[in-house]
Amino acid sequence: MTVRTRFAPSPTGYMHIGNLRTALYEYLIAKADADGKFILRIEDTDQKRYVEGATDIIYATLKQVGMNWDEGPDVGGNYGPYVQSERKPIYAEYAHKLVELGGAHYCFCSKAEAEEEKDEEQNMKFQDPCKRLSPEEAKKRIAAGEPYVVRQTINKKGKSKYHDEVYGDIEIDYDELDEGVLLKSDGFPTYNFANVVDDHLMNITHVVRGNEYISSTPKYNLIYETFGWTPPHYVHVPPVMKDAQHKLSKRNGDASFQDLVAKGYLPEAIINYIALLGWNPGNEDEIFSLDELKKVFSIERLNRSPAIFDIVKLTWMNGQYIRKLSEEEFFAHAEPYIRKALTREVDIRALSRVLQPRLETFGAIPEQIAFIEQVPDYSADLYINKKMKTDQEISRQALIYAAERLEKISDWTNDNLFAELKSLAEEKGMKNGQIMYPVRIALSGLATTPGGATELAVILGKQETLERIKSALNKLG
RNA sequence: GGUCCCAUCGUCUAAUGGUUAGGACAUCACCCUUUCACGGUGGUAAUAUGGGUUCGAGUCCCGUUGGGAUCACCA
Repeated sequence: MTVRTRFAPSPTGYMHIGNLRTALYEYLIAKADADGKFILRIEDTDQKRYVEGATDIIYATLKQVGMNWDEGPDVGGNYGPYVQSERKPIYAEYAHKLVELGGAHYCFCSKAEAEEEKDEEQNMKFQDPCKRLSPEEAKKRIAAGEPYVVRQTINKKGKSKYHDEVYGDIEIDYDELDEGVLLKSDGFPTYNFANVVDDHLMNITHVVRGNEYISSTPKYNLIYETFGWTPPHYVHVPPVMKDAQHKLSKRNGDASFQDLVAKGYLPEAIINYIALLGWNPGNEDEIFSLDELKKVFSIERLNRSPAIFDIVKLTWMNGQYIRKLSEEEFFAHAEPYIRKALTREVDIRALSRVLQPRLETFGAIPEQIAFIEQVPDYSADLYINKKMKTDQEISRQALIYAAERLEKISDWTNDNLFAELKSLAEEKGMKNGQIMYPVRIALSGLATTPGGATELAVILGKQETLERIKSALNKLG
């Protein structure tokens, strides 16, 4: 049997990391099978929560990370429609059928009435009086136009059992199960019904979802059973956490995929990182492309406990991906950030080369290169460096020598500048650092810079380099 | 509150019942170096807790503690 998985988001906002990870696992489970299919289904049965543009974000995100779906609203497929609001008649049909089969009943109670009767603290469940209505009576009231819902009927006693691929065997008493609403009074199904009907009709073989569904899964199995359908394999996964107590959530504005990309994280790095949040390959490898993940992923190595999202490790991993980029690719990514931060004309190719090995996110670029725009106010004490054996007087002398020498240079390349300054140090009987360090400070005004003295000089160009040395001499003068 | 689930360094995690409890991030030190990084080497750091079973328990069983989920006409 070919594996079929589905990613079934509800279009209620942006894609958060936990959501994307679920999609990734679904994708990988499907793609572990040569003919496996990954299906996209939009669960928009709650019109109140629908957010305009949310489906576009879902499409864009999946495309950006390369998780292409085989069937879905836009690409079609043999099991459509793939948007639940377009499947309304299907749910109604099956809901009425389920009533006939005894798996559900019509209920005329208002929401308030149902609410009133139960008490969570006292562990009292809603006892639906409508359960006792005869079919004829119920039909009569429906015909009379009375609003109703279809509510699940649970008469079974004892323990329900099912197997979960991650958590093992799960046992829950039927008494714990709620007779929930399956078809709302507006004619839309709830998740509890729609996902069962759709997963069956779409031939889904593996259902991957958050572990908050572990305890309601027996209810879904009851529906499968009543219809005589075979339930899918269940793969419940633990949540991705913000900290030890809280899940990552849309509501708190926690890290979304879009946010991370906007901050200069690469989609490949994000995918790689979240794959490892709750799964591991069984060896010590950590860097995986999506294609590599397809080869090594296995359900057996999925974890049972929640994982805290650690932006620091993601940042490190992003740095690894940045370093693997070709010079061209890196430049393409970095250029917009660089241009946005600079008005001055500089050699941005040279700047880009210097940036690549020391950047972890593209978002850090503006901060790193602000000195190019303008030398910050700095103390002359910066010229004192024990390790470089410099102080203000040595630095002043070094800058005078350097300015003289640089003035005469026309081949303004890093190799040449470095060679020239090195030989200058030799001539004057100074250490390399005694020339390089003061020049770097003069050009940047910073203790920490991307690149050394001559690299900065190349980026800034000859004229600006000489001007900065001159004003540094004024400061030391 | 009932029920279900979870528990190894700060974080992500590895460990057929037998390892000096391993790796990665972070952190610290050192090396490399014209700075900062990158890279390299090394260090600090964990089996929540109490019982059992066993020659032997991170691993199996029970209790305790802590955390999470669920009990919607949300998904």
